[in-house]
Amino acid sequence: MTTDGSITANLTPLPDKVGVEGLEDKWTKDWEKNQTFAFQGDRDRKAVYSIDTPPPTVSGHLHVGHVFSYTHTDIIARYKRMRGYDVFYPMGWDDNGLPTERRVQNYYGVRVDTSLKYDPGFKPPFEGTSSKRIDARDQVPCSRQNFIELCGKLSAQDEQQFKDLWIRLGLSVDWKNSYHTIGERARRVAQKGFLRNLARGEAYQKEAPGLWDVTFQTAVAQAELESREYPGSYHKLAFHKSDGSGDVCIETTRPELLPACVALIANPDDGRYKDLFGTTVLSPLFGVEVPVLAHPAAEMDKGAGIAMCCTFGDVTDVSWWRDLHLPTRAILLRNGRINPETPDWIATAHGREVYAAMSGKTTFSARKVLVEALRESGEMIGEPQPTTRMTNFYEKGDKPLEIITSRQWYLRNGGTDMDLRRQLLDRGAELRFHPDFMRARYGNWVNGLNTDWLVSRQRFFGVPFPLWYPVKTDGVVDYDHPITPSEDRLPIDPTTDVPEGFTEEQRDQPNGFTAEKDIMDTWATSSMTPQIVTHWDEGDGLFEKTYPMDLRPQGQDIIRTWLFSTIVRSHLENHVLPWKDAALSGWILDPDHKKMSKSKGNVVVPKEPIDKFGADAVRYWAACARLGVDATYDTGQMKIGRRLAIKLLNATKFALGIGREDENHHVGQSAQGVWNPADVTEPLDKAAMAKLASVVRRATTALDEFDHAKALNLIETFFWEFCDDYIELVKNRAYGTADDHDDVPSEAAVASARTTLGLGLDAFARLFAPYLPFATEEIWHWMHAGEGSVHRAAWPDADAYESIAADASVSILDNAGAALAALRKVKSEARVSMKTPILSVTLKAMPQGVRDIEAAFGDVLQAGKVTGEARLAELGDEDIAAAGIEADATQTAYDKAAADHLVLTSDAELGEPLAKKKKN
RNA sequence: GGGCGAUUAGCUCAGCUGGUCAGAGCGCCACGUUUACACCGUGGAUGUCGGGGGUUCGAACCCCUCAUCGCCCACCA
Repeated sequence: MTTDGSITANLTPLPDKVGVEGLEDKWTKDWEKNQTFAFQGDRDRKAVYSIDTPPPTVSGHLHVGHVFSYTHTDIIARYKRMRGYDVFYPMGWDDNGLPTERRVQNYYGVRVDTSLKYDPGFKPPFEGTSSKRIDARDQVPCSRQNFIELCGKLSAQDEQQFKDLWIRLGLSVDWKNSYHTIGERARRVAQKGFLRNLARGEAYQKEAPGLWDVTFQTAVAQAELESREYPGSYHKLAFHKSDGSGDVCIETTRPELLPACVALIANPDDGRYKDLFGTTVLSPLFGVEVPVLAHPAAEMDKGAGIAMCCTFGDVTDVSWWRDLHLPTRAILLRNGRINPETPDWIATAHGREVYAAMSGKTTFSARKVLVEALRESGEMIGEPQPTTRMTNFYEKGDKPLEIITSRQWYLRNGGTDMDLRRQLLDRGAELRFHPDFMRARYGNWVNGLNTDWLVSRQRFFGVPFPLWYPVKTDGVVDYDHPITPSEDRLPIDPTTDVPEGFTEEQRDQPNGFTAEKDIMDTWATSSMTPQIVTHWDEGDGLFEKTYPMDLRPQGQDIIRTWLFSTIVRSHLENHVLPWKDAALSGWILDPDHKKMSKSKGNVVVPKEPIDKFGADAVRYWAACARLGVDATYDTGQMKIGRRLAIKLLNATKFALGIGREDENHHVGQSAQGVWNPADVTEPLDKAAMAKLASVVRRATTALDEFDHAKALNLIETFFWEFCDDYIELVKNRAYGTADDHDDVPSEAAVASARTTLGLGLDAFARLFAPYLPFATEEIWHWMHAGEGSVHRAAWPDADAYESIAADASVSILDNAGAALAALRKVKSEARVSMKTPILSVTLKAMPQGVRDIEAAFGDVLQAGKVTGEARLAELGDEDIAAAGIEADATQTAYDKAAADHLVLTSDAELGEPLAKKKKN
């Protein structure tokens, strides 16, 4: 659009019959060929809009939820592009972490062994040709580097599925900017980020009890916890007072931890146990002497009011153990089994016998052994009472977490440092959440942190810590003095790379070095996606043009992980918020309002609806849902989207087709090949432009506020009004004919209608472009062949339409439309064809309505096929009352307003219906 | 237990700072092959705005309270 609002147009042949089929294929190829969505990168930060796209888990399954949230992002990307931004819209693939590790293990029959060297000629035993699951024992060990290579190979296939879907859906991603979370750049950024954290003291290691998953045999972070209901039983056990004066009974759901008991704890104010504080008791079965102590965290109304503290049954035990300086008596191994070696603190023969019976067993089996022994000894009071309690699980695990002492790396995230916490809360306040109420989840989470971020995992596949440790002369590893590589070597794998100043022969030797074998939490990499995609610290200039980024779209379920951890990293590394806006999408619910998830088996594969309704239609369904609002999977909504796309094609074909035979009034081809705003002279046409200006203005505001659904609703509503009322009203005038009427419209009036139709449909192509990229591209090329893509065209400018409208009132369109509807109603109620002429009629409206209808009277009469006398009169009070509009004195202003667009007819006289064709 | 959100027509959902605020589409009923569209058009019917209080001239909207549903966090003796 030029500054005066004129729009050039080139005509191409129009199809006889339009349809949405085939558009996706056609335009996808065109966009690829012309690199329509390529990031240009030649302008400064202000002219760039950068998006931190969520990398989908490639080993996961596609479902319509993906389509939903990625469509929301794409709408914004396309909108910003039309607003003139150079849109930086990369795509990542998440192939780092446990899901991929498991998939690669099973697919190729391999597992990582960090003691192995990289073997360039390594061939996996399987290629996924066998459907048989490979037993873990038969998996062939390979080096981490070989595993990463296999992962890359397999991910490439999985990615292709996602990429195909994204392309089919019309995501305007720049495919040249894609990344892998296990790829070289991601590993380098994650390692560099960590080394910087380490240098600044933000990363530290600590030997401490922590939550541990016995299945995966790794520590897990607070952010990966999930509370689930878990069945258990209360066991009432009798401890014996050391002075022989009787028993103290406690209740526990973990009797198998009895050998790990280090104290009994009660509340200092609990009168029942006051006298016992400072004394000792002997544990049942094992006869281990433990103190009875007071601690305020003990709750009087829980269980017996006195608890046994074991090392470690739960996090409360840990805090008691720490606060009261209790000894450590761990009996649980990392694999979740009871240590086979009988601990030396169990002295009695009977105790050692019982322990021997439970040693080496899982906690579940050990509990059975112990309960039986307690029954026999009579030290269990009554039978176990079944109960259900909430227990912490690793989100990917199916056994309750245990607490195991281990050396782990932590990253400060405000969990222990209140000053940092405040800073991070401030960052949260600075970020614009869409919708805003999602902000509460951020604050909720940050305020609830109780530890720093545990970033080390005892897994094999992932980004390794870029660390070695010195081995002392006596062969002991000196963890306190980690050896780091220089940054220019990154990424490295310490299990195969050698630290500067050492040789490979010194690996694991006295006076040599040893590798840190742990890998980083997958979020330790994902938290740096902004730095990864913007080429942080690479010196190629991209970072300065794209960072801090503009938008982070993501799911609401990962606010505590991805969103929070990204803020942590950016805050620590770049001292800035990583993006201005965060857009949170809701869930997809199935038609029964259940959340769609693989485990529920109610997942819809996205290909189905796209095949059936078309990509534009599926996008329409997604676009109808606001951010943060759960949406029902609704094929009915997709049908409406499909209908909208078809309507858009038809309406445009019609408007462009009018006057094609007429050389002088070719729509879009005036002498200068433009739709010239000066040609819009008729009041009705100006009113349509006025309405368009208002819709553009409001839709633009809505999109600026990330309310794509509201913008769509505004555009769509006006589009249907434009079709049903405006086009119907001006149809005859645009044709320049007057079959049923004496007055042939003037050339100026014809040009006014045609120009308005052209300007209007041009505007709709642009307005719908972010939503229906395929249909709009199609019609765009009917109008603007050779001018490139609608997706690189300018977003409509409300001011330009407003100046075309000049002083015309929007209400002319409203009232002329209402008058046409009133005339249609006459025919509809008489059950005759809309073609039936009206011989005479009186139209009644409010005073403004009368003026408005008068301004478009010719069009109204033409469209209504009024051939005879038409009278225009003001509505009387009795008419208004008859229409059911109350005229209460105190509310006159508002009820009169309700009558503003009320148009009634009276004394209508219908002509002969045109001869009906006989039904065959 | 703490927090966030939702509850409007049979269905899916809009409804902004309290006054165009009882709305849209689907579905339903009736009519109509009209030179863009039968993948259609036109017209119509449909609601104690979850319940109960309160504030106000006026409440779907603000306040209190209860209920139901969903989610987040905490709850492991």
